[in-house]
Amino acid sequence: MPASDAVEQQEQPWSRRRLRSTNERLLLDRLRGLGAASRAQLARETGLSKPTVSSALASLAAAGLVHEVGTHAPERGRTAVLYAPDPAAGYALGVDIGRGWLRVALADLDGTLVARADVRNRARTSAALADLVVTTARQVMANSGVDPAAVVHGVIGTPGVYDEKQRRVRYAMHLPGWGRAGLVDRVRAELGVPLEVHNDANLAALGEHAFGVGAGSRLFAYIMIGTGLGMGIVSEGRLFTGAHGLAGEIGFLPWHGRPKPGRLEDAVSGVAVVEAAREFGMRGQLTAKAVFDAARQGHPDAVRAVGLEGERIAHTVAAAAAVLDPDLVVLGGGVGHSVDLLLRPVREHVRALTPLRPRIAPSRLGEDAVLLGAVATALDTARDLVFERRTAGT
Amino acid sequence: MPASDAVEQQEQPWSRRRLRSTNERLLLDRLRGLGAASRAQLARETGLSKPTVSSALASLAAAGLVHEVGTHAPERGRTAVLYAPDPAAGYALGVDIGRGWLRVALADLDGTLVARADVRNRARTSAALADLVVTTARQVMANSGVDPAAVVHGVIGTPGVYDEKQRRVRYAMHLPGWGRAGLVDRVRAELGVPLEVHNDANLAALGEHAFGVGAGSRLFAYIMIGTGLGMGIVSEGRLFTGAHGLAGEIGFLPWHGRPKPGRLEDAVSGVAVVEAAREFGMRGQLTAKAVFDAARQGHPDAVRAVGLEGERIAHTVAAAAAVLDPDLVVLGGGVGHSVDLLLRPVREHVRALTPLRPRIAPSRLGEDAVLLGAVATALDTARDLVFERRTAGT
DNA sequence: GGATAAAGTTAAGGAGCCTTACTAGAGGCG
DNA sequence: CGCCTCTAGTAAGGCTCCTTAACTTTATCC
Repeated sequence: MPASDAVEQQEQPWSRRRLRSTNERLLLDRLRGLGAASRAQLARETGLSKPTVSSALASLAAAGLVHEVGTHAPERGRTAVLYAPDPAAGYALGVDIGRGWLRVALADLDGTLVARADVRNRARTSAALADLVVTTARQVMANSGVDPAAVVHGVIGTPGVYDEKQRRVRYAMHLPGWGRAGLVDRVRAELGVPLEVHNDANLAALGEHAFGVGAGSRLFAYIMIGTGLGMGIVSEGRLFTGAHGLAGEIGFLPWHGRPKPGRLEDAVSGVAVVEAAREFGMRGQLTAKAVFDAARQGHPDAVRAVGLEGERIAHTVAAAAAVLDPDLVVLGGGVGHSVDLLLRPVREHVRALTPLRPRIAPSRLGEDAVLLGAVATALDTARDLVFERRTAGT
Repeated sequence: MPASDAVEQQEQPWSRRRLRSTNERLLLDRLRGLGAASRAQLARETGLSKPTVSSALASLAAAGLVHEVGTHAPERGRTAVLYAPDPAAGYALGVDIGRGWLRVALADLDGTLVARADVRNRARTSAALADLVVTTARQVMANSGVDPAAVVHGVIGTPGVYDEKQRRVRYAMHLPGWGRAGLVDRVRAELGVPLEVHNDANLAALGEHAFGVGAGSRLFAYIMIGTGLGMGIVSEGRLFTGAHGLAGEIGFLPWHGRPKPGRLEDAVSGVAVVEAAREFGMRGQLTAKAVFDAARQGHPDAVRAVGLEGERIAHTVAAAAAVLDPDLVVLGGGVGHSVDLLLRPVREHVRALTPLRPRIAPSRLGEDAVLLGAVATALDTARDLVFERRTAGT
């Protein structure tokens, strides 16, 4: 993990080589924030001297991480040569393995998507699913025209938690066979790309932080309500995982309400909406979407069911707020389409349940949150890797 | 805060001066971990060369942060000179302002307490309380024989949350008048020691992490049950504060149980135990302690009241576990004396409420948790400060 | 066209680290 | 007893990389 790497590196002594490398990294990061800048500007902003900036930038350019990108004429004086990070110095792969859809995207180091594919996930066996992931990813890489060797890192989002020791995904109840050991290793081997696996709710949270409504938040929680119930927590821009990677598994929250005590997951997920609607008197082939649509039309039983769902979500939000004190709670997942109906009742019930007032907002990325979160996470690592390898490569 | 300082410093460029300083810091920290070590040993452990270690250690010794402390004869070869951090290079002050007691302790940089005072807090006005803190702290410093100028930092623990902008403590309902603006500034001015103010449950958690049962935990929650209800969360050795410093304010958790829905704080705190016992039929002048004592004697109404309390605490633990995924939950505060009665029912109820299995343990520090947490926190900053000032001083 | 201002380069100097080679001291062994 | 070995610590020299200061280049303004 990048985080632990950083900690280890801090424990290492600071020889001159590290000093140079750190300064190059500082310049590269600053350049990413600024987009493009001249050497003089970088010298002013970083506090480094102009000669140092010149030489460090030259070595970054020699490694292909940075290139001239134009000029800028100041009010008066010599025109400046602008430098910017080279987005093509590496690529990152993001994969969202959902129950209904498999999504794959490839992004350059700037975070711009260069290729993407969304295919229905009809796989019924673990082997079929692994194959589908491999072929789709290969197709995306081929479509992009990017050299596969330039794809330096990938992140897969999936329900459940990846167990490094057993080399398998656990608790992924809604994906048949996906829990088998060694599957991820197989995908990694066939693609030839280093892969990490993360929980989908966590990635969705990171996605909203990087590209969506969570930008700038100190601490926010992304609540993913759909087939299951999950929460991702992003604190100071980094994922809060808990001691065993199970933080935010709010499906396990105790639930003392109607219709019966039990686990919150059973009371909030999509199935529960259907159950509630049926209990209130609705008939026929029901899906969560159908109930929400009916409520939007004013069907009284559906409205009651949606109201109950809002109350339950509010309970979740209130519990998370009391423990975590977020400044923002994002509602996403399968209910994303129905946030228009839920937002007001959730806000009202939260107000009644707790004096804490986190901002409650709908997901901005919708269905893409997990995929974009995977891309963002892969990008983080890819940027590190590309920098680390700048000397080793050729 | 030290954390934000560290982040800012990482943004600064790495000139040689910083390099030297970082290496000196590395040596000092390693020395603290080892207790005492020779120059050759430090060179091996840090990866620095022997001459570098010698020169850095010499400059640390010149600054008074480190001194020779003995010799060590290896199996064969020249005897080594051992160096160790000088504990007297600075002192840290910890203060626990509780409803019943005011506790003050002074520790050297090794973390050894050199003086301490516990006095009853009978102050009924804010001015009286501020005076009591000042006089008690002065007395402790005098008793220790330490030069007041050597006390480089202090931390005060109190119920509620300190608001930096308004310069006052908020939500401290159980301390009359303590919420007035400027009180802390007054104490700081009269003592001449830089002071931070933190929530008592948070400090207790840090105390258990530094000196108690939380040592080595990746993520643990300290639940403080007494006059109020609070929780401190320590993640990777650092406090998890939330977006507004209100993380762990589990008094705000919604509570759907008997006797009536409402806030958890009202259902779990000491008062609630008395209320429950009275409802179950107990008579007379009751305190929480009296109820627990009666239960220990086998009084049936008291046993039922304690059982209910256990159930409520279990609810708290289960909620915290589902959101945070801690590997350890510590029970402390006023109920510390009664953990023998509560531990088993809490564990059993948690088992029934959630599949998550955090270790549940009683506080090891008991009444001293807040005070020791304040000392530990002040020590962290004091060590930084002493190091920063090593060149400026004299 | 000269003054001014900003970007960028060159040259000199210095801080700090490492390597190598040495001295210092302690014990083992013939 | 003298020599060898092993470890601690010091000294000298060299290397890397940063900074300062002066200088060149290129633009605008008057």
